[in-house]
Amino acid sequence: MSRLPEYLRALHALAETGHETVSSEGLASAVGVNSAKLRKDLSHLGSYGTRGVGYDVALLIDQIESVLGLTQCRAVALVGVGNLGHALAGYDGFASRGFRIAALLDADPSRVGERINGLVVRHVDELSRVVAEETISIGVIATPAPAAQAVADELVAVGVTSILNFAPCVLSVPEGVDVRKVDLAIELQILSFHEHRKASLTALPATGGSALTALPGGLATTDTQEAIGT
Amino acid sequence: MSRLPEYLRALHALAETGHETVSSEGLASAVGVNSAKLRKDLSHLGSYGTRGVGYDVALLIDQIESVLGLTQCRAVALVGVGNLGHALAGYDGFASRGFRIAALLDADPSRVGERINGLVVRHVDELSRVVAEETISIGVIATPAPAAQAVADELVAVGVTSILNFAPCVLSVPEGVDVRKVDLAIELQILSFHEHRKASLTALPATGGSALTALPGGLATTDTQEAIGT
DNA sequence: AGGCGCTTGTGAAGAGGTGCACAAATCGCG
DNA sequence: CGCGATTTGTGCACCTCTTCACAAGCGCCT
Repeated sequence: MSRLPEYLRALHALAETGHETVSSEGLASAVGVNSAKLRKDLSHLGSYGTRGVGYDVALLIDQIESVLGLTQCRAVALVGVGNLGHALAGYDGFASRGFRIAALLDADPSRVGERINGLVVRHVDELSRVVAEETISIGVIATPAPAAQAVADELVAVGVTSILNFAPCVLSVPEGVDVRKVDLAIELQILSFHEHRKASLTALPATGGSALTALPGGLATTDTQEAIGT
Repeated sequence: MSRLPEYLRALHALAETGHETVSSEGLASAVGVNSAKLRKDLSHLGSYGTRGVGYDVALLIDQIESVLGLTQCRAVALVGVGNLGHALAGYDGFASRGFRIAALLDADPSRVGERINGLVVRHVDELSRVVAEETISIGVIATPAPAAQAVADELVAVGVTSILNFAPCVLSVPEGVDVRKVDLAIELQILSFHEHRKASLTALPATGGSALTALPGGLATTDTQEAIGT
């Protein structure tokens, strides 16, 4: 599930503060989910906690990392060293969680040769050579939208089967290739919607505003974290 | 729904290429969803297409933007001008979609005064003054994880009710405040999991590898776009 | 050794999203 | 004016995810 990485992060935090075991309740509240859901998730792993005690933190970390395939450090290739790509190249959150940026690529010749974080930007045409040098398991696309599909095609052509796409567009890829997308503007638009909904509700508490804002329970927007603790 | 922004993006692309109307089928394939789902989504808006013809692109854009509250340009305050914050400040995808970065804030005095994209970085203590100057509707947190909760508390204190959190941690906020989070490392970890699963399946097609990889249909990871077209 | 409290693992019920298939409605053409 | 082609809107069945509630198991204390 997509929640496993969140559990993992919380577990690492617990391990650093010296906890040896966690109850499902404790871990669940740290992540912000229902404890039953967490237990069910963990039971799918086949991982065993001990009843009456809880889960062994270190053991659980190993189990989850094993399932996520994080036992080995994965090399990622980053294509597009513009504004966003530059930030990603320098983001230390990757290295600290088992990912190594192995190559920086860009189509712009004026960017080729630039040095970022000890890595030299190479031309995107060298992609196949880069993949030959290192075992690239994930490709990250941080190009403008018009270039994204072509880059994706090239990545697929050289054997990359997992792509993280930051370009605001839909990618067409053959079966067997996984694509996840992150669109920063979409996140803002969803917040804007909530903002708009809240404004309507407070302004027109009786009528409820438009049809949408009056829907029972509002609209479900996945991944929205709402009202945890105080 | 969280799909509305994606529809909106596709619609803008269609409008630019001169289309005046779209069928649900056409728009659905452009976004990569089922046409029935799209029709149901749009029907929730109360927005009417005309049977036998399709949807009026311009009208639909207006409808969706109205629902999302994008009729007015929303001002966002960005806290944390590190690697990621720097990129976000320079990201032009915000302005082009109705968001204006109205303020840059950071706790590091050495960063205060820096000029990014025509905006001067101010100290985070000035937050209340910034909010007084402009109507900030969304706060973006791009600080390191340890500082995120404090920043969130301050944002809430000055009246911000929508927060986009890039820090890898769970935020506690009072009811009525919406938080969305984007964790770049989590996205990579999910891809890593798929990579790992695919590797196990090809290596051990008979046994199916671990218990997890043998689950029927694999594990559901929301937002994963898989095998669209060729 | 036995009982008690605590926690896991899981069956079952509930809720929500998804997709199919079809009726209703609209346009264009003869 | 009427008919057929086309497309929306939606009832229905299915399926997954979520949540509750409880039995089973483990450790500790007496």
